Amino acid sequence: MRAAGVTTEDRLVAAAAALLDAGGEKAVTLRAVGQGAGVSHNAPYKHFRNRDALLAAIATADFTRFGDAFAEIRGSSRTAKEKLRAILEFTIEYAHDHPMRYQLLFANRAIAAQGGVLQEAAMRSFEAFAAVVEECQAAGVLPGTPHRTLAGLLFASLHGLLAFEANGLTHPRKGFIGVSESIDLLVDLISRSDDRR
Amino acid sequence: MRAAGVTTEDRLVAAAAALLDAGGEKAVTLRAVGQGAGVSHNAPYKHFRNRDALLAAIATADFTRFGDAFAEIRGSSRTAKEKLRAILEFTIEYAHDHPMRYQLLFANRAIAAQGGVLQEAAMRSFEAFAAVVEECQAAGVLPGTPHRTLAGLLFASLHGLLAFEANGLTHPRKGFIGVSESIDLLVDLISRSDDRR
DNA sequence: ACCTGAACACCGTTCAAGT
DNA sequence: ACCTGAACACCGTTCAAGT
Repeated sequence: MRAAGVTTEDRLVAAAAALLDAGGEKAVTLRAVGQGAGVSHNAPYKHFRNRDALLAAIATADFTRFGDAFAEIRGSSRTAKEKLRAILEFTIEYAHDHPMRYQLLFANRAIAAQGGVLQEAAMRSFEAFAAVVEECQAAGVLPGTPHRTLAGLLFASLHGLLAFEANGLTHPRKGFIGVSESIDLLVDLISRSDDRR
Repeated sequence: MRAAGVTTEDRLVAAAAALLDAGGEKAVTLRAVGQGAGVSHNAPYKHFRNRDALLAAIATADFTRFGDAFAEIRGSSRTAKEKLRAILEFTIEYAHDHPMRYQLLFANRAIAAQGGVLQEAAMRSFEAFAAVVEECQAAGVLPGTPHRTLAGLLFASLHGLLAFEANGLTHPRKGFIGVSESIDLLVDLISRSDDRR
C-alpha cells in the first residue's frame, strides 16, 4: 500500500495517461502500463475488461475535468461572449497541451463506443457549453438557431480546426491563421448574421 | 502476369484499400495485403518503405480523385453557390461511403506526415475548393474574408462534423441535425453576415 | 529487379495457479 | 479479491537467399 486512498486502479490509469502523453496511443501497451504501476503485465485485466476500457477510463476522467471547467466558466461573472471565448480557449489549450489525450477524447472511434459513464461525462460538458451558447443568444451575440444545434456546430468546427492542425493539413499556403483566430473569425461571421436583432 | 499494365504495386494498393474499407486500419496487415495481392507477406517492402508508406499510397490515390472531382465541379456550368454545395456534398458522400478511407485521408497523423506527392494532391483539392469559395465571394454569397482562410475554415468545420458523427459524439440529445444540414446552416449563417454587400 | 522463408522482438489476451 | 508466469496467436520489420 502506497499513498492512502491511491488504489492500483488509480495507478494503472495514471501510468497509462503518462504513456499516452509521452508516446501516443500505441505507446500504451499493457506491459508498459503494468510496469509503470508496479504490477505485472496482465494485472490490468483484473481492473479493466481490456485495453480499450483502460483507455476509456482516461477519457472519462478528462471529460469530467472538461465538465468541471465548463461549469465553472458558465457560473462565473463574465459576460456571455466572454464565457463563450473562455470555453473555446480552454479546449484549444487542452488540445495543445495534451494532443494525444485530446485525440483520445474527440477523435477515437473505439473509445467513444465504450458508452456508459463516458457518455454521461461528455454530455455534461456539452450541456454547459450549450447553456453558454443560449446565454449568447439571449444577449444578441449569436443568432436564434436552436441552441443545442448551434453549440454542436460551433464545437464541431473547433474540433475540425484542431484536427486539421494536429494532422498537418493546415499548410500556410492554405491561408491558415491559427485555431484561436479561426474560431474567433467564425463566431464573428455568425454573430453579424442577425444584425444583433 | 495478369491484366496488362496491372503491376504488383497496383495490386498491393488495391488489396490494402479493400482491407481498409472492410475492417479499418488495423485490418491492413502486411500479411493480409500480401495474401490479397498473391505475394508473400514481405513482398510489400520491395515496393513501399513500410506499412505507413503503403497506407499513404492509398491516401494519395484518393486525394487525386478528390482533386479531379473538385476541379470538374469548379469547371462546370453551375452557379457559384451550387458548386460550393456540390463540393461539400461530394465530400460528405465519400465520408459516408468510405468512412475508413476518409479517416485515413483527413484524420491520420502518420499518413499526413508522409509528405511529398500526397501533400501535392491534397493541395490541388484545396485550391479547387478555395477557387469556388472565391467565386462565391464574387457572387456575394460569402463574405469578403481572405478566400483561402475562409475555405480552410469551412472545410475544417465540415471535417469536424464528419469526425464527430463518425465517432458517435453526435447524440440526438445534442440537437444534431445531420452533417449535410449542419454545414448548410453554417454557410447560411455566414452568408447573411455581409448583407450580400 | 523482384520475391521468399525463417527469424526477431514485440503485441493483446487467456489460463492455470498462487496468496 | 487480487496478482503472477507461461503460453498462444498474432504483429511489423529485417536478413540471407533464391530466380
